[in-house]
Amino acid sequence: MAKFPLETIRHSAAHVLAQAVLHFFPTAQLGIGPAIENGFYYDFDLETSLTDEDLNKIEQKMEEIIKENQQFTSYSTDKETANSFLKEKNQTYKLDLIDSLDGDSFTFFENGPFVDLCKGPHVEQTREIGAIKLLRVSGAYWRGSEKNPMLQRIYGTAFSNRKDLKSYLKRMEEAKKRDHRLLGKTLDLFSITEEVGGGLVLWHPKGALIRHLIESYWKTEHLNNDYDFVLSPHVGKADLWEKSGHLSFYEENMFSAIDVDDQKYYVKPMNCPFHILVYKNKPKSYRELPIRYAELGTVYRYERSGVLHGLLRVRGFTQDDAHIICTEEQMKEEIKSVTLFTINMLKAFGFEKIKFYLATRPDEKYVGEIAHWKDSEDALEEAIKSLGLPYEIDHGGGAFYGPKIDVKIEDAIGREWQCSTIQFDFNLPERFDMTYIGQDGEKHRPYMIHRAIFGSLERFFGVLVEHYEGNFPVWLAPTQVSILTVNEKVSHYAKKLASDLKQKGVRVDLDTSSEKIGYKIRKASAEKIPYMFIVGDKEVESNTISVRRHQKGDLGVMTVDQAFLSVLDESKTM
RNA sequence: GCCGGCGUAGCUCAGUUGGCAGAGCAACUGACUUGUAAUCAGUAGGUCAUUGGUUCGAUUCCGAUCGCCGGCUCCA
Repeated sequence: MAKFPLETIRHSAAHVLAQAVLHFFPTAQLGIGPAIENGFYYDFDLETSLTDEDLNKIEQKMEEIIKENQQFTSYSTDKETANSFLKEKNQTYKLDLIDSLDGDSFTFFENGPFVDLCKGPHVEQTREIGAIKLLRVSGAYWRGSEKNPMLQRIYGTAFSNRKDLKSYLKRMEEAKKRDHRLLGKTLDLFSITEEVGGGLVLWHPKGALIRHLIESYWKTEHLNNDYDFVLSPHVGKADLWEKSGHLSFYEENMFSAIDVDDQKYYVKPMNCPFHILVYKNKPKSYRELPIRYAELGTVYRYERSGVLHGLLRVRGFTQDDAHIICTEEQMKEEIKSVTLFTINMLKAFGFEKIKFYLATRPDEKYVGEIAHWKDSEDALEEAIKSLGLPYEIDHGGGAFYGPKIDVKIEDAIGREWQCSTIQFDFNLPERFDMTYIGQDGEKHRPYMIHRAIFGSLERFFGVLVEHYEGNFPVWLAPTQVSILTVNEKVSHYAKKLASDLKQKGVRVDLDTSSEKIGYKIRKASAEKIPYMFIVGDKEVESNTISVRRHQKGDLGVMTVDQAFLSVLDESKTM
């Protein structure tokens, strides 16, 4: 049992880092140095760029400081003393920091020759920091704003002992192997090439097949849950985007206009305006509500080049979009059922741990009436509560146009991803003057809920690849069974098996090449094919199959029926 | 977009005082007829990201551009 929480250890390590940096670069200006989720960082303003060698040197110096077992002590001063002390040290960023802090008492922590403005807490002696490792250096704006100068941020991690550090670094290595960009290449699922453009995905046959399976499942489930499909074009006139407000609030994220017959058209960054126009095409009665329009709508958004990241952040992607338009009375039930639907859908893909975050009305910029906000926030909260789901409230975290529930899923190695989102929209119904005729014969404004379960198919697919480490469950595997022959004499038997399996709807691959069985197994394993059916003379004679399951190994000899049943059983959704 | 790093064959990577460009895997051809994670031999494959400059000579040194990677900012 460690004496101090990791956070304290890491925060102390950040101080030691700053101390080591000042040792080599005495004129360095210090930014901030907090503990973060998996370690710590410290920002520095330096004249030269740090190299890997610098990092090594700094790390060694840190080790020395830790060994020296310096004592951490603290003292407080008033603002004036703090200011003059920092001025003397020429720490302009720290001065800026003090400037923005209230109160007149400032704590400094001191260890060895190093003093830093800091509210603590810290370990008592540097040796209690345990094991540290510097990971990388990168740029970071002072106070996170592009308008400020860019500092150099050194990231590191610290643990109370060497063993924990080692196992953390090992886990990082393991996580790297799951990287969907790497697996996308080795499993031949997709590519992104500069010849097309950054953030634009080419889906290869295997990836496209998996996506097809995801989409068909999605479509079936939506029909079962009383959604109506709509389809909308990829571009629309400027006036439409003017009316929706996208051109005033979202233009920097949109691709530039296209000129057609002297009219400006824009590629869609969202599907909502189209769905609203479907709704508005005819007057609606309260009897028709709720209306649920769903579309796998491909949108394009301009993203700054530096933020693109594999499938997780792209410029062209397909949202599994839906808009639920309902009356006030229907709102609660709709939220509840869409939440339940979302959970069931995510579970089908192996995501069992799901967290909900309710984001409420921002304090300042928002549209719509407070009463409506309150009602919808209540509806959201009640839905999560009534389903007995754990959730957190993000006060003021909603969009300007409505409150929302963000759903985060935890993958196989405990990382959280946000895909699903359920949001109210008070803005667009107003802008488009959406109405329905109520029982009283009067026009009423409906509630609109915008939701996506996968978020984007690209991102969801990327998360899925990492979650499964490319070992897709049988129902999603592009090839479900690979039939491997021991020698060429048994090709006929193997072919018969292949065509029988195909008949039953199994995606099967046949390897009758003149390679050794070991080579074929290695190849099928590398492709992460769930089932290997190995057949040789023995199997032909006894009308059996030697079954090998990916990641499990040899399952032994089975009758053909048994083997088929095993595959078919696992091929079912979920 | 900003800071830093990196761009050599389809893939993974060698290639330092600047002197004709290399390996393994994959592909193709042939031989081997194989029993649970790599049989052997051969063939083909590169404007060393692009583009300027320095030099007798540049994959190597310098600059610019493009792209990728790690972050910042932003986000489905």
